[in-house]
Amino acid sequence: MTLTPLQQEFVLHFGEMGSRWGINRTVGQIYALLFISSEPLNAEIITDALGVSRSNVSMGLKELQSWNLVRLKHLPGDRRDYFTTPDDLWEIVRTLVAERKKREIDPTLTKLRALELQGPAGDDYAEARIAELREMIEMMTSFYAEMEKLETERLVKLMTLGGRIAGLIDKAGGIFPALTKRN
Amino acid sequence: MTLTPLQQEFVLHFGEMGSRWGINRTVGQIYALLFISSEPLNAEIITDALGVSRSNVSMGLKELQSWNLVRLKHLPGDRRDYFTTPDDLWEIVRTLVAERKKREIDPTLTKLRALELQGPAGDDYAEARIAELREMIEMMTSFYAEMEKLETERLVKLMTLGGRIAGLIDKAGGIFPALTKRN
DNA sequence: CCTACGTTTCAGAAATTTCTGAAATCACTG
DNA sequence: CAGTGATTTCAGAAATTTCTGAAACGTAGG
Repeated sequence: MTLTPLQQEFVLHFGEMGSRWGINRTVGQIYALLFISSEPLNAEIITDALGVSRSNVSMGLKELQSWNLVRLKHLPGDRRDYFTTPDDLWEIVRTLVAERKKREIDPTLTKLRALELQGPAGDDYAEARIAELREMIEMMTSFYAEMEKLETERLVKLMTLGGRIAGLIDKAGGIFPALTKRN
Repeated sequence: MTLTPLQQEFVLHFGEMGSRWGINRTVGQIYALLFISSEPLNAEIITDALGVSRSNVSMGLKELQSWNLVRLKHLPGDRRDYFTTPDDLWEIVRTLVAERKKREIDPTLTKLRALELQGPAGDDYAEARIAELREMIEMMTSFYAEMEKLETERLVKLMTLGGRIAGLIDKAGGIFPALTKRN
């Protein structure tokens, strides 16, 4: 398969961004290719569209599967594996956020809790700082859990509220007293 | 400087996580060390606390500065540079999110816009997908811009609303009709 | 239970990133 | 404006990650 210039550029961009996103170039390219392809693709097609080795594609697909970012499909009368990305972008974003949280946040939260359990270590500042960090992460993860539960429609509505968000928060019956100052 | 076991573990953990967070081990360790130190530290102290080369510390500090994650301080009568992390965790999180957005999202948004400007490329599906992706990123970044404006108190209040969030969204005068279904 | 087709594994090669020590640069002080 | 102490730069070394080709593995059909 030969890529159109548009596909080519898109795929190469995702490859370059890969390193910033914590995946390697090939994985980024494979994902990009699947993302802009209307039909499911098999490893063979991907290999020759990207010009990388077959085994590299195999490993890349495996990694994408471990991220839950691709869906495996089977075409009738063809025993090769075909892959796609979900049609729904929101689903993709949800998955991405969930996986990043799992890899980048959860291990640290676990670690912080373990450090606290080890008990006083005679370093009040460090202990306080660790406790504070853990509390912040807990607050953010429980907020994330709430957002995660929201239906896409509500999420969209929240995201498009614009400047009305502040007022809305204030209106919510409050644990906290009225706010008037900025930042 | 010798680290206490608690500091030691904390620092090593951040070093290991570094690769998942898009920074290298030394940068992670330097940051962790500054984070749990009550007093500002200079490069010399960091070097010997971490057991890495002086130049590595210099580069790490430079990188942390490029991320706006550390503050430079000068002690009277001492011309060495001392570094700290902000006391306010919220400030740290804000910086982190802003920088990651800048590095991980903005370049892609720019790229997607450029691809669209290149005009029809005879690949309707890819074009539609790219447009859709750009729109989603735009929605999320403008939402982010709103959140960014919120004072910390309001942010905390929002994050601690728990299950009341959905109701609150619904109460906001609505572009969208009533929601009853789940996800 | 072969055969043909497809996928995965894996050891080494290639590429990239990180780290170091030495030299260069900078800037304050006397 | 020389001397000293601090910091940065940079080329090569070391470590790590990515990629490849060959071999192993799995499985459906004959």
